[in-house]
Amino acid sequence: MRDADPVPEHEPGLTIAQVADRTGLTADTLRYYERACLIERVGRSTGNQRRYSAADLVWLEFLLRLRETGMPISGMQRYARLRAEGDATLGERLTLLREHRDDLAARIRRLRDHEDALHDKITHYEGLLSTQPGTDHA
Amino acid sequence: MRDADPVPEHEPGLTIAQVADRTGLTADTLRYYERACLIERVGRSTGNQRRYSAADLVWLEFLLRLRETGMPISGMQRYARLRAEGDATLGERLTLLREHRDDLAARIRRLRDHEDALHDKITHYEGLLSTQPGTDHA
DNA sequence: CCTTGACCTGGAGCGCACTCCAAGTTCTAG
DNA sequence: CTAGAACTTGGAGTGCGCTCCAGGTCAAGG
Repeated sequence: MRDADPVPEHEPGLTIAQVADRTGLTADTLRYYERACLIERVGRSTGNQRRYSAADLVWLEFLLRLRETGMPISGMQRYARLRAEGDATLGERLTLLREHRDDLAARIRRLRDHEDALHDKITHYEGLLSTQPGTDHA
Repeated sequence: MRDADPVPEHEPGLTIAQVADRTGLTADTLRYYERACLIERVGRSTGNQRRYSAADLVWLEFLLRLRETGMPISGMQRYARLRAEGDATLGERLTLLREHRDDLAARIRRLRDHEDALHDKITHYEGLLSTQPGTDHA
């Protein structure tokens, strides 16, 4: 009686270079993320080389989303730890996610204000330039 | 016949601590910004202590806007250098500003996509939790 | 006079998120 | 079987943006 194998041998998975290609991360960063426990230990080939499963890829893409929205490594570590603990932590993860989304929404609002202010300044400069278009030495 | 003094003696200006208070930067960061040529050399009191003018404050606030919108120090240095060169560089500064604004707009769009995706994931989690609300050991 | 506290300078140190390296192993094409 | 590319590990190094520190100056209060 075997356990249900999530990554059966007939599905070898992707090498680290292939995953680097698909995610835009470097192989070094992928190894770093594994060391930092952002991803659980990735499966290995018989020769001890990493073989990433489709599930690994999905998780990596989620991590990248967290990263691009400004979550620090430590925050992703907390989330990853909860995830590793299973369904019992769904509520906690939901809380983290909501906090992060609210944070993000606030940041986006601030950025939009800044965008408007930059736009105004640009318009002001354009006005200056059309009146006195540079040191015109013609 | 005196030069038009931009910071006359009867307007002593703000101390570094006061500027730190108003901007949210630390005194150390304000000195660092001056060393990095993000701000031109600030006026000094007779005892060689910094006295910030109103114009310094306006410029600092603009720098903070650039910083909060993701411009690195090196980018702010480029902008500050052009500004120091005077009106002849208005066109160049305008170009930098437009590039930065466009960049920012693109980043905001990406963030909004991420926000939507997070929202969807949150909704999904909420569905899971309402069906099976945690390991209910009642 | 002396103390206290805010300020000055140049330079060292820090936390973050990678990024690179050396030395050794494994995979694959010919 | 062999060459060389790709991979492994632990650990050191990097760039950014501050942040802290030592040792000194200056102004005000008691």
